[in-house]
Amino acid sequence: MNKSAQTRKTILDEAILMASKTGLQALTIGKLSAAVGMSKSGLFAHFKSKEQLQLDLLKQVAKFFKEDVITPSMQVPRGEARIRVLGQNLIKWDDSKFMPGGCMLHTSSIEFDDRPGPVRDFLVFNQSYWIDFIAQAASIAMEEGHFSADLDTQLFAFEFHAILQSHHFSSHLLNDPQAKIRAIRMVENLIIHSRK
Amino acid sequence: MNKSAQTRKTILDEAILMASKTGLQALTIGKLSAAVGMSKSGLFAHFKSKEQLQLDLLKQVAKFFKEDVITPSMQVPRGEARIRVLGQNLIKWDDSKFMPGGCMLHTSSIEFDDRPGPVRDFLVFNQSYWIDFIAQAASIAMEEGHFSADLDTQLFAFEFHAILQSHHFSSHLLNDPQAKIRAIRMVENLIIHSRK
DNA sequence: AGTTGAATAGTACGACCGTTCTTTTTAATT
DNA sequence: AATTAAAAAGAACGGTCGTACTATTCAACT
Repeated sequence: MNKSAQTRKTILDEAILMASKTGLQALTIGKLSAAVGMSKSGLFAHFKSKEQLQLDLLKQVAKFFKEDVITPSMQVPRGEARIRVLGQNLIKWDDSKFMPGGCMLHTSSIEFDDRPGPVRDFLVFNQSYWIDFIAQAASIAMEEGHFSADLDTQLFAFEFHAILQSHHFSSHLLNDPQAKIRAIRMVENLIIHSRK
Repeated sequence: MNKSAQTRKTILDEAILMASKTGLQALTIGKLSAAVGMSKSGLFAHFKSKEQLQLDLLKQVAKFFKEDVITPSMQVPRGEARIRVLGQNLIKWDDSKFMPGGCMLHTSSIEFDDRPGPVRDFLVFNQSYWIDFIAQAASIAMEEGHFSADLDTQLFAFEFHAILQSHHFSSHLLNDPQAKIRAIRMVENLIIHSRK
C-alpha cells in the first residue's frame, strides 16, 4: 500500500470515529488534522475539498457495510434464515466500535436529507440500494415458501429498515440496555408476521 | 403580547423553518438574524447564548407537538381508535409546513444523541415521555379489550415510534410519494398484530 | 545514490462564528 | 408629554472555518 493510501486510511478511520459522534458537518479539517497529528494543509491535499472528504468518508463506511452486513448474508441459506442473519448483523453493525456514534449512513441520511448536493445524492443512492436489497431478500423468502405469497416486499423492506432506526434511537439517545434485545424481537416479530 | 415576546416568536418561527432543513448546529445567529431582518446582537440579546436558542427552539417545537399530536388524541375514544388517530396525526406532524425538514424532535435527537449537554438532556426527557405516552395508550387499549392481554406495551411504543422514523426516511431522504400511505399501512399492521 | 515527483508543512486569506460592550432607538409607564 | 426601562443596532473581539499558494521534506524509481 502506498504511503498516500496508508495515511488516507488513517485519516478516514479517525474521521469516521469523530463524525459518527458529531455528525458530518461538524467534522472540521482543523480538528481532524489535529487528531491524526498532521497539518491542515497536508490533510486537505488528500481530498481537495471538505465535500470530497465527506463523500470519501461515506463511501468508506458503505464499503464496510457491504463487508459486514451484505456479503456475509449471502453465505446464509436463502429465505427466512438470511433475513434473520441480516437483522442480527445490522444490529451488530449499529454497535460497531469504529463508529461509536452508530451507523453513519443512517445519521448522515437525516443530516443531509434536506441539503441538496453530492452527499445527499450518494446517500439516496446507497439507501435506495439497501431498501431494494432487503425487498429482494424478502422476495427470495417468498420464493422459498417461507413468507406469504402476498407479502408486500417493499413494505417489508421499510419495516425492516425501521428496526435499525429504532435500535439507534434506543441505543444512542436513550442509552437503553434493552435496545439490542428489543431490536432482535422486532426482527422476529416482522418475520413471524410475514409468514404465510 | 409584549414587543419582546412578539419578536421572540418571529425569531423562533424562522429558526424552526431554517433549522428543520439544516439541523440545529448549522443554524447560525448571523444567518438567522439576516432572515428575520434584524441585527446579530439584537437577536442574540433574546437568548444570551446559542445553546439557549437551541433549547428554546426545541421547547417551542415540543409545545407544538403537544398541541398537534398529544392533546387532540385525548378527545378520541380510548383504545384502538386513539392509537390510530395518534398515528395519523404523527404522520401529519412530520409533514407540517412550519418544519419543512420534518420533525425536529426526531432529527435533533439523532444530531445530538452523542453530544452530552442540556440540548441532549431535553431531547432524552422529551422522547422518553413520548415513548411512555405511547406505551400508556397501548396499555389503555389493552384495558379496553382491543389489544391482546399479553402485549408488550414498551415494545409496541418503540415499534410505533419507528413508524415516524421510517416515514421521515421515505419522505425526506427518498422523496417517496408513497411515504404517507406506507406509514398509514404500518400503523394498521401494528394495530392488527396487537389485537388479541 | 541521485533524481524526481509526490506528500506534507507553513503561512496567509477572507469569511463567518459566538459573544461582549457601548450607543441609539423604541416601547411602556407615569 | 416626559421619564424610564427595554429592545435593537453598531462595532469590535478572538477564534476557527475552508481553501490557496509556496516551500520543504520524504518516498519511489532510475
